[in-house]
Amino acid sequence: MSMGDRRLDVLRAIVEDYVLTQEPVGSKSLVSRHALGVSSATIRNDMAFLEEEGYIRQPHTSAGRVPTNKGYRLFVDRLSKIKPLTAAERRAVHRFLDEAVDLNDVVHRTVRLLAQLTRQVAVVQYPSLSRSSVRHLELVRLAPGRLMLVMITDTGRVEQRIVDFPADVSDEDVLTLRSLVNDKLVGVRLTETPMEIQALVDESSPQLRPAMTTLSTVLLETLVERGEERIALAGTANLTRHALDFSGSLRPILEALEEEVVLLKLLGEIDSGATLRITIGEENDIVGLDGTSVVSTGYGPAGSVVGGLGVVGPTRMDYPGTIAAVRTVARYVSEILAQN
Amino acid sequence: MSMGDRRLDVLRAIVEDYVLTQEPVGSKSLVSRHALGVSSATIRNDMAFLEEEGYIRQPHTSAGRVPTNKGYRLFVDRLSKIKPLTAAERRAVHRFLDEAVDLNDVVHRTVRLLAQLTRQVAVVQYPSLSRSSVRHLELVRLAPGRLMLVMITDTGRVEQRIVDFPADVSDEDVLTLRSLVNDKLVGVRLTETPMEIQALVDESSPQLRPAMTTLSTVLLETLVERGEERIALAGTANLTRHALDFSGSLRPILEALEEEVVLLKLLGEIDSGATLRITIGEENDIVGLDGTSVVSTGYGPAGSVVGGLGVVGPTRMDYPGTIAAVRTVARYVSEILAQN
DNA sequence: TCTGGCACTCAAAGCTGTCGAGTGCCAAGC
DNA sequence: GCTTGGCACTCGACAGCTTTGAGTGCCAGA
Repeated sequence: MSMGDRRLDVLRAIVEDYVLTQEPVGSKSLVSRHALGVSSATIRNDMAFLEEEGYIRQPHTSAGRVPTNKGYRLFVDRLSKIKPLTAAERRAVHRFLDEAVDLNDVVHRTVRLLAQLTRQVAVVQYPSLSRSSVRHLELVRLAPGRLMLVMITDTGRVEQRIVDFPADVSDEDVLTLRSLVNDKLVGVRLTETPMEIQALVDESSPQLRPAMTTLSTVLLETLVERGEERIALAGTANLTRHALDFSGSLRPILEALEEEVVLLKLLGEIDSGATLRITIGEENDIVGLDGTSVVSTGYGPAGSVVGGLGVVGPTRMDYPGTIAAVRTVARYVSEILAQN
Repeated sequence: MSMGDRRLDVLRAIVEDYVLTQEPVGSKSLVSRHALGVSSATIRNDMAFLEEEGYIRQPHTSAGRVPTNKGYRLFVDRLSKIKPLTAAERRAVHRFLDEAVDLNDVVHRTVRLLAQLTRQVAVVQYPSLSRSSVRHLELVRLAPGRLMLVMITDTGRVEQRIVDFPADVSDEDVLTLRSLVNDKLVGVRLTETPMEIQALVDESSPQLRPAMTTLSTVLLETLVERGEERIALAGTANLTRHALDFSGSLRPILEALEEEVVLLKLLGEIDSGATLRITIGEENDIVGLDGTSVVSTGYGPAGSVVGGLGVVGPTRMDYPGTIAAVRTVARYVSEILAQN
């Protein structure tokens, strides 16, 4: 006996009903809500089969069936129908994001929008420095021997860092340093700056050498080693909607969401491109985050990928709706970034 | 019959026990845990009095007593004994904050530290722009007719904004604009920039007038109107420790904590100075945040106040411990800011 | 003013029985 | 050979009941 079409239909119906009602679904109610064309007894047989194959399970005898992670996986891979955003929703996306005035604003608005659309927790990574290149470096003198280094990237990020020099640096030297580093580094991918920075030190005049050495150390630290990824988060209040799904306690989830490293891992490897990624339950192997699914994708101007964004929710989530929202928002954010 | 010393002792004991055990405290257990020198019957009389005066109440007949907000108020105002941080905790504060490399880092570390020390939700406001003055303004050309304006304040904040000009601006003009705005605005309190900005426009040469007008609009918008306050938050997971206190649902609290405006209101008016503020229950009149108390204070270098920081928790919180933590952290952050 | 004693109250916890949604299995039907 | 209606069975949820025990208020006596 094999997996016929009807059985797939049954699985789809189970997932859809369960996501909607949050209650185990039984054979009778399934028949009454979906035009499956067969009786509940037949459905029961199908359900027995699906259970044997590991797609659904019974929380306890004499309860309805609930999809397993394997069941959700099959659902998202083969069964779910695309559920595009309504026109009103799409208009809202555009209107809301169009008002953004700078990168911070874009990210901030995006994450809130995503949380609102999906009624779940939204996560947006700022454009990754490793995916950006230098657009401008600025040195501002704060005090004798102390400068502030400001870096602007092509993705719109602005990073700053205080640099303490062993000896004072004259205004003139500041100007020289600035033009030297700008000449050398502007347009360079951040991942490729280390050798350029080394060259800067090597080529600098004996007089400027000490200052340039200090500066280069900080440049390396800030731009490369520190791997400064930033993340915005919104919609944690939505977790309470599904408190029951999380075996009662939100603690582990809230804790995980406060860890930048965990969030980055959740969003997944940027390198996997602009494709949409879905992890279900333990597929993300983060303790405390079994029981959650993640729908994420990359975004970036003109087909490139500079960062990730996504949604975190209970495994029992409305996958088609979430997928549509994530995809639409990512696309539009990419467009906006392309304009800048 | 009046409020004698013993009755105050009884109230103090009730608050302390309740905070510790999270359960209504009865006369017997009170006598057994504290050396009050009288019998439980006497305590019962005292409790009856305290209840009549509104300091404590019974959740239901035949249950122990629980402090009311009025009771907590009396406790924090007159009864609580200072409970300084342990030496180890103080060392941890210093060590952890000393490693910060810039303002973002300071704020980030502070908020996490505070959350960890108090095991509650911590909130830290970035130095308020309205309390800062301009240290440097930078104009960077991104594209024809499009500049990025970067502002650095004396408090270490760096704000940026994209400016679109109707016509292109030559490199030379960019330099002129930059020195004009810097000459006029550096050192000026942000609250006082509007007239200076107006003067800039009035005094500018006919040739530069259009560009300067555009620039001044954005300056006004960014620096003044937008009132760009930033806030860092940490420790939301700690809310789950007290889920029961919040009538079961964390929703309203999580929602409130996502609203910047609400957080700012919670931290209180900066103008009230560096004194420690405590609001108990409905004293902060924010819907959904009755049931929470806030301990907050201002911070800033050299006795000034540039921002606020604090802790949000259930009314039934360890006030003495929280107060000590907030005060210590605020002091040390202020010191660090003074160094920069 | 304090104390011990006593009757009273009531939430929490445990126990029982009923209800009903859901199941598996089977013999009959298409 | 799949599908179907029927039937006995299971078991969580719920409501109602009792018991338990911590806690109270009041009172008479020290």
